[in-house]
Amino acid sequence: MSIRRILEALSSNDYRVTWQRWAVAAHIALKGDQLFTVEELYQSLKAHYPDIGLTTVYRTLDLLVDLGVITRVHGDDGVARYGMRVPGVTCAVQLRCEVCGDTRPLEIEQLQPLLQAAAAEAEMLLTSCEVRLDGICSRCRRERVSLGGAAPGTR
Amino acid sequence: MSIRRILEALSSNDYRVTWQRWAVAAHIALKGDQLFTVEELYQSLKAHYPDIGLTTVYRTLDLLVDLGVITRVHGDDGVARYGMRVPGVTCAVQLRCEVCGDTRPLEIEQLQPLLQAAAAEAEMLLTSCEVRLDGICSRCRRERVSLGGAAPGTR
DNA sequence: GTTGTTGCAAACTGTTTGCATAGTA
DNA sequence: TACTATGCAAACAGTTTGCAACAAC
Repeated sequence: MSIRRILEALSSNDYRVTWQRWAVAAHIALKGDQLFTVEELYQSLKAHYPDIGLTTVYRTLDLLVDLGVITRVHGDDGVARYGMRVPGVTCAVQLRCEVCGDTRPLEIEQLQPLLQAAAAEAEMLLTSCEVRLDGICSRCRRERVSLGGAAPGTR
Repeated sequence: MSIRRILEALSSNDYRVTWQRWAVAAHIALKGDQLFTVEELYQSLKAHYPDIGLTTVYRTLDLLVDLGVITRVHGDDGVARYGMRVPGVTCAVQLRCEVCGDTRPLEIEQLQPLLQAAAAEAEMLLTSCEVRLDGICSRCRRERVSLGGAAPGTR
């Protein structure tokens, strides 16, 4: 269960487990694989713990993001959404140059929660994902291709 | 060249081409495939057109997003970033259930600019991309698998 | 007892809106 | 001319911060 993972992440990093943090952890776990806004979490928390403060929720979520147990994305509306980070699901991004064929892995921080949210919306429980980006790397662009289009600085 | 595409999108949709909109279009084109914040664009605009207003920049960008010529993403900081939408590059997302094998396409609005930004940061000129999401669809979950983990509503 | 944590209120930042003025088609 | 677009200032929403009171270890 995920609430334990959160609490362990806290205590094993020498953070104190207050009842507020416990409550936040519990309610995050309740959300399952669903993303939630701070306001949503705060409302559902306040229903059970009227004394909890909004600031604490913000701070706890920040902390958990730093600890790597949850992730943060910003939706179209610019509002932050959080969700449990599923450890099993990794989004492997492959960056491949279609000229020289050079392929290398790439880390995109925001990608996993975005895909996870999209999958959740389609009622799909995500287990793995794979992204392949094809393009032309800088070296090949310099060596072979004249860029075309607008050249910044040309005005 | 992209500035023409922007201006045509405006006039063909019965929007007036003011000098402000022209200026915004020109400076968007200058940014190339780079994402930019409103503030960045505004600063570079103000250098050439001191009389332009921040509100107008916001409104023009909103308009261009609606018209589909540029896209908006929100970075880690929650600040909106805009960029030309490259018409040739489409991000095909395939959603596949690994139990029943059912595969269907999925549209993820925010995905393209995100990948494009990541590619740009790696100095890669993106030409195409492909995303495959594997998971378990809702039907298969109901029929075969007992969910495991936290069941929302169980408390 | 010490040090980290909380909650309030106030500050902040990016974005949106109301309204009178100016400019386009 | 008719009606859209602009710019200012003020409102707004989400998030962050300072600080005194409090609680975990």
